[in-house]
Amino acid sequence: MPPPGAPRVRFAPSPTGFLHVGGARTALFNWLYARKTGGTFVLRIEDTDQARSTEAHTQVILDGLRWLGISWDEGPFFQGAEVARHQRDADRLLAAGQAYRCFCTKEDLEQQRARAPGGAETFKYDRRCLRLDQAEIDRRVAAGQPYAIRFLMPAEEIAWDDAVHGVITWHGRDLDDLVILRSNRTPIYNLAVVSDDIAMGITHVLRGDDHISNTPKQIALYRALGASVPRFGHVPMILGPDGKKLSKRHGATAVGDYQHQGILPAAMRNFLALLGWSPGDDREIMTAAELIAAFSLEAIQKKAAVFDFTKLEWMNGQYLSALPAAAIEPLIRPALASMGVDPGDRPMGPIIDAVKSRARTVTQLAERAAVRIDPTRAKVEPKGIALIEKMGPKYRENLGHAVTALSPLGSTEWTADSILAAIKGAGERLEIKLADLMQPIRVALTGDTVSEPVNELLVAVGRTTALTVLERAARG
RNA sequence: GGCCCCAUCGUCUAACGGUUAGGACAUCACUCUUUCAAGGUGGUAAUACGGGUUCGAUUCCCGUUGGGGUCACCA
Repeated sequence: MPPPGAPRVRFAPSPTGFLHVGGARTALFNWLYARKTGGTFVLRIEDTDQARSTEAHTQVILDGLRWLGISWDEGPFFQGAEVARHQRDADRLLAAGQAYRCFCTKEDLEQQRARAPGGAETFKYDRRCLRLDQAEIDRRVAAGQPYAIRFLMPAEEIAWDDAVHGVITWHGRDLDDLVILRSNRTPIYNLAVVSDDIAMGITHVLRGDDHISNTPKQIALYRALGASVPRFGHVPMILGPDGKKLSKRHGATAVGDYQHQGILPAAMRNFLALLGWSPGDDREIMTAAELIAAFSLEAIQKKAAVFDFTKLEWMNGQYLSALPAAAIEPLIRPALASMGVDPGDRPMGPIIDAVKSRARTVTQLAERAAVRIDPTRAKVEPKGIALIEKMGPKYRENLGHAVTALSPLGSTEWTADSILAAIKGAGERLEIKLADLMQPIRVALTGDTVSEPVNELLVAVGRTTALTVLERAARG
């Protein structure tokens, strides 16, 4: 049981089909705050837009949160289930004179907007329906003319002490009389959110910066509804490398994308936590418990942050290297299977240990393990091609020397030590630089110029396979 | 355009009036390996600009510039 007076926070995504990294970070901050304060984290799905919302879309979001280890205490609740309350709240405001019937149709409004003197962007509803006399309103209602319910925005100052920005001040006169209930009696977002947050007893609303302009409208609604206003905190946006709001055209924006690219959930969570927040010291790699202990709203950055995928990969590599081979094996098994590589009963431990410190993603690690199991699937990387071109005929020639030096080793002598000795011996005898002997083997076996030490690579691949592949490569 | 928000290395950030402006990613060099990486060590690199306030401004105030968000019977 949370202590009395503990915060109640919520994450309220709309089910659009994927969990955006920005949304994931917002969820993470809410979760960290709830865990830090002993508060409650509520999950609510904003499915008011029935056309776009599906069960499957909701599932994707839940899966994404679970994957990141973000657990919720209540919910998921569905906004769509609460339209009766939304209507009641709208009707209450109407009865109290804090809202009014608007008979303008969508088409009317479009025309009014088009004729706005300063252009459509400056359009503000002119309250023509507010000026209708009661008899006229009664007549239209009696005639069954449809109407929306429009909130009467008070011309007063609306300010709040934002948890990340400090005091932000707006004026009601700059705000439009927003529609809160459509003519088909379904609620509009700003009403639904306020109504739900009141009903759920939400004390802190932590959400993206892009909601700042909704906040004064919502505060006005809280006041009209006679409810206490929660604490608001607006976390900065996440930008793409070009400084624009992160979107599809920047590549991967959904947490599912990163999952499929072989990012570990702990690394993703750690990285996201450090985007727009910092513990105040030099720590970077932090466990969930450490993040919770260090978290505070005050330390959230005001400035938008660029999503740096390279740093995410680096961080993922750190987590990968720290993981024992036994923990990595189940992660790469499915990837190997989908590549059609069957390790049989070969122990995977040594292969994983050989490649894990050099890999940055699970996918990369799986590919490199696969090549060690079956060298024929190695595809030559650009760096490998460069090396082959640079060495010219020497490439195959030296591979030939390597085969000659290695062939005499029997299967019991196929160890890292004796392989190294054999290659070194050949190098000295033929007066070839060791690197010129080693790198071709590396490229022939893996297609890449990066691997564990070559002698260990040869052991990992195994005598028979290694010699077969090398001979073939030497012949061209 | 109106309203609002923001401004420290290329990127993520630390410094809550006094620091040689710190760390991390990336980058460069060196170093280990008679092999590639990883690792280790070191280097390059920032307070947008202009005014104030102050003995002293990255830090407080104002302006300029630049960037961003938002202006629906979408969420």
